[in-house]
Amino acid sequence: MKTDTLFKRAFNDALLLTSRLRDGDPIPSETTLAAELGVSRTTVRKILQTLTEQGVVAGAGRSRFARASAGEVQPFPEAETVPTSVQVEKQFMEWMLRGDAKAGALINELDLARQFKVATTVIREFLNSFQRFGLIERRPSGGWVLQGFTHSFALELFEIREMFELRSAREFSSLPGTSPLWHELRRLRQEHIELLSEIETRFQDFSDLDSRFHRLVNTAVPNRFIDGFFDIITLIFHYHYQWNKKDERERNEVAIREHLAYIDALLSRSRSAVATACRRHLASARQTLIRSTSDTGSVA
Amino acid sequence: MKTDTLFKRAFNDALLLTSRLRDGDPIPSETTLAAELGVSRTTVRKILQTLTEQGVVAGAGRSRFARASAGEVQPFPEAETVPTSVQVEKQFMEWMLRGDAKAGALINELDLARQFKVATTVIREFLNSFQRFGLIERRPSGGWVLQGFTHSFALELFEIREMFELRSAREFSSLPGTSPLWHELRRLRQEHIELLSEIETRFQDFSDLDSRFHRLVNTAVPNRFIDGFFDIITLIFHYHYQWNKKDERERNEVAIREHLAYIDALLSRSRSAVATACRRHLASARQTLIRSTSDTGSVA
DNA sequence: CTCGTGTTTCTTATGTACAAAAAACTTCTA
DNA sequence: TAGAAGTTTTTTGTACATAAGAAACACGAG
Repeated sequence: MKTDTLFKRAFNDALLLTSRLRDGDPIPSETTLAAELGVSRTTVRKILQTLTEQGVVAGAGRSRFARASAGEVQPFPEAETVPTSVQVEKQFMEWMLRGDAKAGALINELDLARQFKVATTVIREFLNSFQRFGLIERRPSGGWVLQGFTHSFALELFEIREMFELRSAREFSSLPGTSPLWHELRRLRQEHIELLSEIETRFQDFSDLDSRFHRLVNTAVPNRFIDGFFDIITLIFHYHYQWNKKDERERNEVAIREHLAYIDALLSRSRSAVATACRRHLASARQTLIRSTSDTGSVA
Repeated sequence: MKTDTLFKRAFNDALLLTSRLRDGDPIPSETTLAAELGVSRTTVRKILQTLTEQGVVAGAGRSRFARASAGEVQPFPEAETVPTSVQVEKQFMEWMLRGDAKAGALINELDLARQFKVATTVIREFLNSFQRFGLIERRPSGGWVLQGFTHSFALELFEIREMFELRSAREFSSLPGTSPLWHELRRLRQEHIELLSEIETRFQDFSDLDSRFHRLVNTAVPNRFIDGFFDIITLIFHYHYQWNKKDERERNEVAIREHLAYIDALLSRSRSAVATACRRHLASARQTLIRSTSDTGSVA
């Protein structure tokens, strides 16, 4: 049976919306709600029905209104609002990075399915779409081999990353002055400065900023293959940030300063300055990543 | 139910093997056969059993021997020996390139399943693994959008291809003189010359040679992401060669000459010469490909 | 006529079943 | 006792069923 994580997430979102209404306020139309919650009307109607059963919403058809008098309505637990695909990915990355599996090991679908408490179909679909990240490989005879988050994986990743990023940075610095991306860049620069000034407390916000910055650089002249590769970078860094907490504040502070130098180089539109700043930043990012790989596939 | 295309292909291969034996010759051991046919012993036993039923093989257990006296045994039809995944890929590429579907169109799994005469599971699995080629894209809400073999697809493809190939060519020309790859390269050079001399009749053999040559260049310093990208190139060219027969002989002749110049540049180990020859070849390959794209997704 | 809800139809996601093929284990024989 | 065949156990590929969610259609009120 298809999971209803979508409904549950949307329901929780809807609860937040209604909590802002006062008693007797009219409920927006189904179409409006659908747009606001980012789901279809079918799901909205299910939410409305549930909300009515719980007494948060009264009325029917075209005349529905909020009922603030109703007691506390429990939202669905956070865990039940996460799409299966995301849960599986998370569990898989954890399984791999925690060192439960060594590079070269065979992946057993049924095993994983049991371990992750999902049907084999889900694992199979996951492995298929996860293949593109280069961490696993299909065997000709069927089945999968774990490649793992190894030293060579990180090296190969960064070789491509440098190629792509240098290309995009070059394109970016050649953008006409009228391009709206310059404004975006200045705004990001400002965000970097702000983050730097509050680095002691907000250093964990860097992960997101990092991703947005590099994504912006790649927007100059889009290329679907570069975009696709970027997804790999994003995935790796996402989990890397979660698991490697060592010297996190220091690392992020260094990276922010490198970003600023890189941004200034872009703004100066000097090709050589851009290349230098870009290379410097990537070299240090690579160092960081490589330190947390190992050839047994586990986080050192 | 799982298909038995593997069995059928192996059975046909086994028929060929036994046809070379004379009456009364002993049949190799199951393990040997398994290795020769590239399948498991389980499949070999099934083949042996069938072969015995048909009278081509007599005896049992450790004493089996060929029976040339048996009448003609019909091999399974070619079509039944092709793995489902390959069939689906072929049909899908045809569907897309023939222009049955326009770029931006939604892909309907059930529809395709009916059209290709397979279960929806197969289509779903195919789409999932096919995503990496960049010709289709998953919608956030589920379902797939056809991106199609468009002009911009070809341009983006070649932008990356040039980056990768230049990088690999550079690495190749820096290989130590002792590397066995130089010998491989010289052998390929010879093959090119031979093909050129018989171009009138053998021009269709170029497709394979092309792929082998570029793959060799990329072998210098392997990178899994470049290898993965190469699969895309291979897929595109495979189908391109099949469908675009216009000026095929001329195009291939030009390409062979370009390859030879490129190979000679590599052998000369001059960086600038390599870059020039490589760029020239890629530029003409791009031209060829772009001419057969169109923004409606069909072959012009 | 337009926007909104009620209703129906289509499509996709996920669980389950079962045969093909691989792999592991056991037994036999030269 | 090593290698070969026999047997059993695992694992994967494919089909099919069903519920969630999206989309299309229908109808009514203002």
